[in-house]
Amino acid sequence: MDHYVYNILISAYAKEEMVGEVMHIFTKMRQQGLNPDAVSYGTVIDLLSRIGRMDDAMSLFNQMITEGLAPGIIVFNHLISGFCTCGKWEKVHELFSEMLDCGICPDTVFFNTVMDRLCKNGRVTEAQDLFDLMVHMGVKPDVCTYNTLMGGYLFVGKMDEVSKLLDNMVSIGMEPDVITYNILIDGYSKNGRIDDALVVFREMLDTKGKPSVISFNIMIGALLKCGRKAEAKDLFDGIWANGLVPDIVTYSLMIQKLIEEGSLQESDDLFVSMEKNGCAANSRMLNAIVRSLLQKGEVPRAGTYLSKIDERSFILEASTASLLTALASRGKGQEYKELLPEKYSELLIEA
DNA sequence: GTAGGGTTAG
Repeated sequence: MDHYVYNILISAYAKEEMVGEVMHIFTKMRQQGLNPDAVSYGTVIDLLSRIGRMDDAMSLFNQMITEGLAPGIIVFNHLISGFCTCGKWEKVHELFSEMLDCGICPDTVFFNTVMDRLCKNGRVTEAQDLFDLMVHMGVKPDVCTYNTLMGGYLFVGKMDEVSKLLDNMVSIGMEPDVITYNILIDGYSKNGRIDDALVVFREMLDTKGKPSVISFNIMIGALLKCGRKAEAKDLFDGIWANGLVPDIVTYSLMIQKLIEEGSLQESDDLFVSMEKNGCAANSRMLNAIVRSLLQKGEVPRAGTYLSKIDERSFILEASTASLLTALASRGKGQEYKELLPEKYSELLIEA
């Protein structure tokens, strides 16, 4: 086995966030007399940064330098991304200086990464400053850059800036992509402009190339949220005609709505047809279903879905568990005990 | 021949 094979393995496990496996392979390659190369290090550092283990990521960074490997822009970007996500901005500045000292210039991905984290924290003004800086430095913004910045302006409701950026991007010959439209649809909806969102969505259907299932999910979710269920249902039914299939988010949205309005048989049927269509429920979805059912007081039905969480060895999320505990504190613990899987009876013991 | 950034559920 050579580096290539090990790196493919590491990256496959890293994608699934299987940290134990990744570290095992990383150690094993060394035992086989093959020292990890810059790509091996880069992949592991990316994984550790993504899951917030910045101390471990930094150890590996220092270790690779000790071993005479020079970290490139990609490794710096992974670390910077991790520190941005956990809000350690002083570390971001530190690494940025270190990067410059090493003679490495920030690239488009660097700017996009930092701008995105700023935007998600509502700091769009600083993101705009970085945008101006990157242009000044001659680093070319790409579609991602524009999408990120538009998302930032949408997040804080600065709609006129969004239109300006859209015009600007078109005027320099840059084509908005599916994600641009998805960001616009989502942003318009969340700013109470759902009919503008619908206009963009319909343009996508008619002229501007294909929506993705995510476009449908965003539009369906927005319509359901403001009580326009019939239109949402029409979109749901139209997914297949666009050569797409609903995914777990689509089904989650529709099923949750059915539970909310009390159409429990229909929601069960949709769940069954979802899994028959090869879309398996995940932990997040099952937890959400259980919570909705408990909130509607549908305890036996909640029990059915709780069993599925068990069977599949998923985790009962804290918010789900606390709803069960709330049943007990309302004095209903004893009454519901027989209706729920045995495993959960301790949550129903009255305090 | 391998590693990075932007969109949807809460």
